[in-house]
Amino acid sequence: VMILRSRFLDARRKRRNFSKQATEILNEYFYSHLSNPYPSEEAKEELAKKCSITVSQVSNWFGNKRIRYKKNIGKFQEEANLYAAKTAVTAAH
Amino acid sequence: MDNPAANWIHARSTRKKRCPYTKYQTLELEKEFLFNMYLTRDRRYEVARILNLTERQVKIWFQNRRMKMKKMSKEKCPKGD
DNA sequence: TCTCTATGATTTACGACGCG
DNA sequence: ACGCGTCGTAAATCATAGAG
Repeated sequence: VMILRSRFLDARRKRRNFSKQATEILNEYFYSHLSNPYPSEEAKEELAKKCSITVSQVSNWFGNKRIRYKKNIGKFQEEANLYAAKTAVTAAH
Repeated sequence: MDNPAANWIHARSTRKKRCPYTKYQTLELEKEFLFNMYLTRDRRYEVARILNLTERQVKIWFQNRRMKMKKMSKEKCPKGD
């Protein structure tokens, strides 16, 4: 009982980085909505499903991404260009 | 260009910087929360005085704590815990 | 193997809005 | 109008996975 409880409380310590594919999906959304990177609850649920993570994890990811991007846009420029090009190609067909 | 698209957010200029509470403060707040999730005005005054926090900080701590509890019960066991 | 930094999660503090 | 409620978030900080 206490073991199960502490397992949740310690979740932060047992985290794993998200899969490459999940990060890819999240970044695609972020950079294709750069003018307003605030997914709705429904969009979060869809992203969560596609990434096989929870809605809270999607919220955490966007919260961290927005602040870290804003704090150092330069550092993310290469990444931004990469995803901008990717979505441009996708949009072309 | 389609630069930083930096429209988003609110550069909260006059916001108080986040100040992590001490272990003692957190422990006492948790104990109080265990006793009752909602604070009466008198209780809030006492807790704030004892922990050297403002009443506003105590009020907000309880609001946040309730949201945390809600999040935990939602994500943990969908059954009921 | 051993540092560190990038990353996911949690903690304070509000703004916006709801209700009695 | 007041005052406290929730909800979603910013920003700082924590903990450590894991890249070098």
